[in-house]
Amino acid sequence: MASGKRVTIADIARMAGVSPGAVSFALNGRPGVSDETRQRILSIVEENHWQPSSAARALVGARANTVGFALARPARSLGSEAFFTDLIAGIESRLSESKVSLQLRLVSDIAEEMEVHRQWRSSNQVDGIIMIDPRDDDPRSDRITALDARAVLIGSNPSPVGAVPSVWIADDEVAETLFSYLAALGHTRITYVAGPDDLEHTHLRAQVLARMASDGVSGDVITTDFSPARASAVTRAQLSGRVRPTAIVYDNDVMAVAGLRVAQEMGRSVPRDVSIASFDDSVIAGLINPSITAMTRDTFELGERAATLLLEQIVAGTTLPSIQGPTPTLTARESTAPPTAAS
Amino acid sequence: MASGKRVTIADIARMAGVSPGAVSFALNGRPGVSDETRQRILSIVEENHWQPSSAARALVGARANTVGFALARPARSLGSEAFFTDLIAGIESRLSESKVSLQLRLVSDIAEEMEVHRQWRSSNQVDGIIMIDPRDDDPRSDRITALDARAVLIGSNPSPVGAVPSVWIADDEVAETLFSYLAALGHTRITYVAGPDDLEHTHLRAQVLARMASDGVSGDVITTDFSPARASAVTRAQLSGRVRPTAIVYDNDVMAVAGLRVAQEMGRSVPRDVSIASFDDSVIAGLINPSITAMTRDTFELGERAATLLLEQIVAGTTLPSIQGPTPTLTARESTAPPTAAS
DNA sequence: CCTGGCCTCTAAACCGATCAAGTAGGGTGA
DNA sequence: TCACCCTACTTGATCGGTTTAGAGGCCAGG
Repeated sequence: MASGKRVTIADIARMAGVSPGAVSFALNGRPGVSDETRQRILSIVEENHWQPSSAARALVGARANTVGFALARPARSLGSEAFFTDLIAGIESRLSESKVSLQLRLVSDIAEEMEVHRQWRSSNQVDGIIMIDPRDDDPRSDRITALDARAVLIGSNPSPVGAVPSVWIADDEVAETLFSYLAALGHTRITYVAGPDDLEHTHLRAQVLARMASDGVSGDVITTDFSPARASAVTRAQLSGRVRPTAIVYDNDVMAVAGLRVAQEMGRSVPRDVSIASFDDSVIAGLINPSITAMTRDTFELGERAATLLLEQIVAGTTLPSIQGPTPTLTARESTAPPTAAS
Repeated sequence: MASGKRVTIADIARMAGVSPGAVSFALNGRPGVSDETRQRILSIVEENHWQPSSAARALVGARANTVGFALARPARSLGSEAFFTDLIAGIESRLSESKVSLQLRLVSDIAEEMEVHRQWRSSNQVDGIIMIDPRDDDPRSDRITALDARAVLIGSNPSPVGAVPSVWIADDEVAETLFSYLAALGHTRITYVAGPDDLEHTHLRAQVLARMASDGVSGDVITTDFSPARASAVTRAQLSGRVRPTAIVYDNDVMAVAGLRVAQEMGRSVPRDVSIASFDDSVIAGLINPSITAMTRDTFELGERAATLLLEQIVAGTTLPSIQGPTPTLTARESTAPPTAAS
């Protein structure tokens, strides 16, 4: 009871007058002990606050009850900060139901991420791995297969069979929803201020915009590093051009706020002179003046679903098919309106 | 090289023609092997990509090379989201220099947080623990002492000797800086929209404001749950009162943005009719229109310092004294100005 | 030539769980 | 009465490291 040395299975066994093996059977619900003995052992375990040693379990190859999430961060490919926090919260909330904990690691690039995966795997530290932010020609999936690890990828597409399954947001639908809404409002010149070129969703969204040419919408795609400084510069250039967009769509809320400010500084009224929207919502997007139209996604639930798929795979011991994540919805706010004839 | 079974110390020993014990000595830089043998062993280790099994190490009570951070989140006591992300990034960046990883766990309350601490400690999963958000009468410090664990507390005060040392931000100085600035601009009626009552820094900041009564500044403190909805309501009430504040200071940037919007909706111009400031800075605070005056703190560095103190304690095996964190500085922006005579 | 001490290395116990193989004791059928 | 089976356990190997005690070999001092 008092502090001191840890209570081991051997201590429990001694108190119950049985062997350590019997205690192990009782704890893991395996046959080989009578119900009476099992109850006695379990109550002794309870009284003495016995906790399994995760190290010892990992050593014999049992579950670690931990999943790993290595995050290649400097690329800022996560978009806004709130996304990250909500995602983690969603993952954690599902994991903790199953008494599984999350091991989070920030790494500088994909190479380091894969190195971390190898370490985790080789010392049985994690039962599964969460990955995010798929690239064109992503090397991670093959590596995971080589390690024979369970994993999920949070992405924009269902993975090909055999690869690491994904929880995917239909990014083309998302783009379709937002761009169509703007088109329906009457916008014909739309600029999309995107993220880096090597992210999957950048392409998907750009393609959707390109397809709308047939509806008489001319689109312009400009890639950035997600920084507000770039967003400001791009916005300034767009609003100074000879042919100006009537609507600008940003990949995340921080860039949208930066763009909004530039528009206001240049004397353009939002949404009268130019409409502004974001592919990423946040508390702030709804609070500023004017509030910003955005695609709202339930990031928390996305995390939950990813965790669920991963846990199911761990239990099943196999790779399961990809599943779709929660579909983002359009939250129309004050920053969008039909273009005025003058503009 | 190929996948398959893991390379163990026994494999290395066989290849080097020595015993496993000798390999262990060589790897850990302990005396007992000749330099020649040590070199030979190390190069074999290198060639064969041997990696220590953290499970096996933990089992014998060696370093886990992991530190734990359990976060009681629902109270939203972390303030804005960016704070959290930056802090983690700072911690991680220092830890990864020492090849230490961070185990992050989100929990629902302090009781669960302490339970997690116990588990971590009892199975040697972590070498140290990071805590944040000190309460009045915090039970965690005693528990950590009972567990004989190394820990740091990120807080507003140097800890009493014997307790868990802290990396502290001088919150009274921070409050002094911001309130004095407003007073110097000529504000005499300042409202402070604070966080929950049981957080240490709420008191500290409120006390500073109270002391300014001697300088002819009348202060009003209103506690909230950090939600933007409460911030809006409070702001609306304040700006509708008979005696209206000339400046409103919020505990974080989200609340400040909410307050700003309410002021604008009520037809008050910021900063002409009322000044607004925040105790917490963020990218957004600098981007919106008008940009918001805030206390900028180097959260990344705060995380780094906390990690450094923790690592030093782990190496030393003892508790070290508290250290001061980076001092926040005032970033004056557009949302503050001298009050106009009319207001 | 013997003793002692140092250096380098080996052997074996140990950490705390899991699990396959083995055993004691009671019951059953022929 | 004996063979046999079943239940309810125990024994001991195992995972991959660390660590202590001790074994040889070599050299110096007396």
